[in-house]
Amino acid sequence: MWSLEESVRHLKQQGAKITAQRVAILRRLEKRTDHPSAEEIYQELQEEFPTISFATIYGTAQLLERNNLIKILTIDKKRILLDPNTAPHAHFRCTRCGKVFDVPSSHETMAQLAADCRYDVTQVEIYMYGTCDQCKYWNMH
Amino acid sequence: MWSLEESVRHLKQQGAKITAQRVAILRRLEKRTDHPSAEEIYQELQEEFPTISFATIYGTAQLLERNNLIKILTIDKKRILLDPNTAPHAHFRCTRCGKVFDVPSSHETMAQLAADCRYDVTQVEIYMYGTCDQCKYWNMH
DNA sequence: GTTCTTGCAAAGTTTTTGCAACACT
DNA sequence: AGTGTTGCAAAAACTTTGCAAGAAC
Repeated sequence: MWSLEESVRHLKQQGAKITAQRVAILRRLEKRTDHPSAEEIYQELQEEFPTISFATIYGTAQLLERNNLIKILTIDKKRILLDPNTAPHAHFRCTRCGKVFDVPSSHETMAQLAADCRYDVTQVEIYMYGTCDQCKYWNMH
Repeated sequence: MWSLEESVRHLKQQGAKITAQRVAILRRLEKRTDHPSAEEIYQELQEEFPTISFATIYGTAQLLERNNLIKILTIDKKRILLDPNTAPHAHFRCTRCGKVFDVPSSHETMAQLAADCRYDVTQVEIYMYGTCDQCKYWNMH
């Protein structure tokens, strides 16, 4: 997982400008284990950046994805989710409450999937769906 | 892979009504190996059903998914795609041309992923991204 | 000074919803 | 007859775009 300094260095090296907005977004993503939507990032930055726009959030998300600093997940039909953890792992989404969880999945398994594919694979996403512990509990009681 | 008769029988048994529109959609999906979007189904049915609406397409897609007759893929960030093949397999999407291909992936591999997951998994989707043969060719020439 | 980025507003897309008319069983 | 479905239009939701003003280098 990258640190703020690393990511800034990387972006700078690619010719991107380091703006206060980008740093703020990076800071929000740094060391985070959940999977915020654009809306969530927008809300969280309201205090610090009352005028920040979705154009900036989405634009920055794409910049970060191009630079392999985040992944953009499509596990949710309604919106994209940002994942600051670019190390290989799977995801689970509860179809009842919508929460998304990381699922440790071996690097080898994911590499094998790519190797067994007859196309040139640059990215593998594993999405699993079902009911989370909490929702299972509510269902039973 | 289901046949039209099987799917109709199944839907009937679940209390769903068999309308001409539903049959037309099922017929379009039957024995199909690509992954049409709602828009594509809509266009293809224009001749047969000039007044069919997206409400019907989307509603039927959800009905079919609930009854395990299709899967709704989120491999494309912009739109959902319908997959009439509910047998376990992975998907590959070319990030250059956008085409989506089936990738044979062992039933065991996918079952293992679900088994290794600490949550109750009812569905596993594997999405891979990269460049397809044709686009690779154009890139080189 | 040049080039890139931001924020705004508007537009673009896809998907959903409410409801009266209609069709299936 | 009763209940579920359709089509329409409008709305909702998410994401992108154009562009002038501003910030980074």
